[in-house]
Amino acid sequence: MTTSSGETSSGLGQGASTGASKRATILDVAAAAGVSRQTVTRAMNAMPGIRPETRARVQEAARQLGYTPSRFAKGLVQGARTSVGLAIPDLTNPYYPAFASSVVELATQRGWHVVMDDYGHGGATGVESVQHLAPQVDAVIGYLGGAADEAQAILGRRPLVVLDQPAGSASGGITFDYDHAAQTALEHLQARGCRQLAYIDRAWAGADLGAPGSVRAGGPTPGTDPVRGVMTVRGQAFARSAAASGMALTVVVSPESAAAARQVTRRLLEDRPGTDGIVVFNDVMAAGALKALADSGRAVPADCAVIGMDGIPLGELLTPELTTLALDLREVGRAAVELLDGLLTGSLDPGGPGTELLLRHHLVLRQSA
Amino acid sequence: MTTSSGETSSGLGQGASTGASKRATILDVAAAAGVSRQTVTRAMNAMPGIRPETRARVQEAARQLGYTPSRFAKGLVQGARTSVGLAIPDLTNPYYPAFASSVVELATQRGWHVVMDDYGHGGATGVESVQHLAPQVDAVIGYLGGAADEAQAILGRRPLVVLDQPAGSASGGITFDYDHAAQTALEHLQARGCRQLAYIDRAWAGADLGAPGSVRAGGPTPGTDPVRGVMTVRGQAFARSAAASGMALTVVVSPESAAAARQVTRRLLEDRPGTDGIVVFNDVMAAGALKALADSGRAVPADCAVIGMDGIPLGELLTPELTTLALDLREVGRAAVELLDGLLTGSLDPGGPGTELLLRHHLVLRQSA
DNA sequence: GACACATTCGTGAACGTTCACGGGAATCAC
DNA sequence: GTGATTCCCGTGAACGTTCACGAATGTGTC
Repeated sequence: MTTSSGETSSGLGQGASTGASKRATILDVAAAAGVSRQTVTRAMNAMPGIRPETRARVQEAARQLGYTPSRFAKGLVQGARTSVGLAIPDLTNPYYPAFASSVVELATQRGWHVVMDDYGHGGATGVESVQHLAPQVDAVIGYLGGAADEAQAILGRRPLVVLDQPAGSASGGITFDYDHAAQTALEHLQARGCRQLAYIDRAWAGADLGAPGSVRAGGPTPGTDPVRGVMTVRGQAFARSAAASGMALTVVVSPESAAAARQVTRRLLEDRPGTDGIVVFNDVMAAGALKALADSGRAVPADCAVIGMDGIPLGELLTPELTTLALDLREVGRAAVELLDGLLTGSLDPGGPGTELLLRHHLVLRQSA
Repeated sequence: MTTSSGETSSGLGQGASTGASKRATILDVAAAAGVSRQTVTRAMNAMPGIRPETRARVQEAARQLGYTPSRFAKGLVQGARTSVGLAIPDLTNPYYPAFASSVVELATQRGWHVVMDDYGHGGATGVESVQHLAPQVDAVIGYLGGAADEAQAILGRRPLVVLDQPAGSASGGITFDYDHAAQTALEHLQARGCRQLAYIDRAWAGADLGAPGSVRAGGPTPGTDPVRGVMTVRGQAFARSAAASGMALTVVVSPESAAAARQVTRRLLEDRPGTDGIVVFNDVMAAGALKALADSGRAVPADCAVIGMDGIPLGELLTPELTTLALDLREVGRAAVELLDGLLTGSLDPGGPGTELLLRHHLVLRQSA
C-alpha cells in the first residue's frame, strides 16, 4: 500500500455533505480512492489497464465527491472537439427551426456541438450574435442579414457560412435563386389566368419608409434605382422578373408577421380590388394574406390566388392549403453543414471554388394557387 | 529594443500564407510583435496599462497570424463561463422553438451560452441527449420524456431542470396542471352543449399497442389500471376529470403529427358519428383534426367543437381559428431559466423547496370551440 | 529458480491562458 | 537632483487534464 505521497490535493477532507466549497478535481478523487491521477483518468474514460475493482472504487469516490472533469482542461490537452455556433434571427418563425433542426442533427452526427443564438428579440444584429458566439465556438453558421465581412473579421481564420446574403469575405455562403423562384411563381400565376399581380415584401427591420402597406412600385418600371435599398433581394427579383416579362406587379411591404401581413393585404385589396394573384415574402405572412382574403369575402384561389414562400409544414394545415415556393430546409441545413465540414477539414478553401452554393425553390402546388 | 529571449515559440517562422500548420498561440503573437505574453493578453482583452501603439501592433500581428485565443485555456484559468445544455425532442414541432427561444433569450441575458440538442430524429432518447451534452455543459434544461434519475446521475452535481415529467431525483422540475386543464376544457365543452366528447392522445413513441385510432377507453370507467401505461399523463388527467364529473369520454391515440391525427380523427368520426366535442393532445394534431372534420363535411364548431393544447402561434392562422388550452411558452422558458439560475447561484437547493413548479394552462377562446 | 511477459499503476511534461507580482523608465514635485 | 509616483511591460506560477514513459507486481515457461 502506497501512502499518499502528497501531490498537493486540497487540504480539507471535504465531507460529501458540506456545500459547494471549491470544485472537486481529479486529485481529490485520486486521494479519496487512494490512487493516482492517471488511474482516475483510466477509470473515468473506460480505458484499459485498470483492475475492475479499482475502477469501481474510483468511480464511487468520484460519485461521492460529485466530481465532473473540467471540459476546459480536457479540451486543452486533447485538442478541441469542434463546436459550431448557429446564429438565427428568430426561432419563432417556423422557417428557422426547420433549418436549425437539420443543422443540429447533422452536426451531432459528426460529433460537433451546436451553440445556438437566437438573436433578434432584443433587437440585436447578426454581427452582435457572432460577437457573442465567437469566444465559444470554432465556426459559425448563420442567417446574419448582412455585414458578413465584419462577422468574418471577428472570427478571424475560423470558418463562417452565411445564408441568404452575399458571402462577401465570409468563408462560404448559401444563397437562393430568387430570380428562378420569381419567374416560376409569376409564370404559374399568369398561366392560371391571373392578370393583376401583387407581391408582398418584408419591410426592412430598421427602415420605416412610409406607412406599412403603402404601394411601393406599380406598373412596369420596377427595379430602378430608387427601389433598391427599399426592397429585399427577393422583392428585387420579383420586380426584375415581372419587368422582364412585361407584367404589371404591385409591390407592397409589410412587417414580418402574419398579423401585419393580414392588415397590409386588406389595404392592398381596397386599393386594388382587382388583384387576382398574390405572392408573399414567406409562408407565415402568406397565412395572414389568406386571412385577409377571407375577411374580404374573396374565394381562394377562384377570386385571387396566393403563393407563399419557404415551404414550412404550416402551409399544409391552412385552409385553403398553401401553394408555396418551397425550399427543402433539411437540404439547406445539409448544404451548410457539409460546406462547413469541407472548410474545417481543409478540403475546401475559404472563399474558394465550391464555397458559394445557389439553391433553388420549387413550386409545391396545393390549393391556394 | 529587447531581443526575443526565447520563451519557446514555434521554431518555424510561419508566413501568413502557409496553410493551417499548427495553431497560432499567444507566444507566436508575442514573438511576432516583439512583446511578451502578458502584453498580448492586455491588447486582446482591452485591458489598461498598454500603450495604444503597442496595442495596435499586437492586434495587427494577431490578425496576420490568424490568432484566436483558446477558449479552453481561457476557461481553465478564469473559471467557467456557464453554458447550459438544452435538450429538445423535436424542433419541428412549433411548441419547442417557442420555448427554446425564450430560454436562449434569457440565458443570453445572463451571459450564458446555450448548447442545443435536438435529439429524436435518429430515435435517440432524452438520456442519450444528456449524455451527449454532459461533457460540454454546466447544467441542462430539457424535455427528456422520462428517466430523470438516470439523466441526473450522468450530470452528477450539475443542475438538471426537467419539464413535463416527474422530477424524480432531478435538481428541479416544471410540470403542468393537466387536471386543471382537463377540467377547464371539459367544462367548457359541456357548457357549450357538447355531449359526446372525445380526447385524442398521443401514442407512446415506443409502444405500438393496437392500430392507431383504435378506441382505448369508452364509457365512464377510465383511469383504471389497464389504462395506465398506455395513456400519457395528459390523457390520464382527461380520463380522471371526465370520470369525476360523470361524462363519457372516448379516448383514442394517434402518432404525433397532423397527418396522423387527421386520419385517426376520420376513423373516430366513422366509429362515433355523434361526436360533438374533441380535445386534442396538442395544437399541431388539432390542426389535423380540423382537417378531418372538414373532410367529413362537418362544421366547426357548430357540428363539433375542437380544443387544442399548447397555444402555439399556428392556432390563430387556422380556419377556424383554434381554441386552445394555452401555455405561455415564454413564461415556461422563464421559469426554467430562473429555476436554473437559483440552482447555479446556490439560492436554491437541488430537490429542495421551490424546485418543483406547477404551471397552469388557460383557455384561449377562439373560433373552434 | 531465472527469465520473459503481461498487467496494473504512478510520475514528469505539456496543453495555452490569465493572475499576481515585480522591475525599469519616464514624469512630476520640491 | 533626489525621491515619489505613474505608466508600461515582463516573469513565475497556477488552472485540471491527458500523453508518454517507466516502475512494480504478478504469471507463466522451461
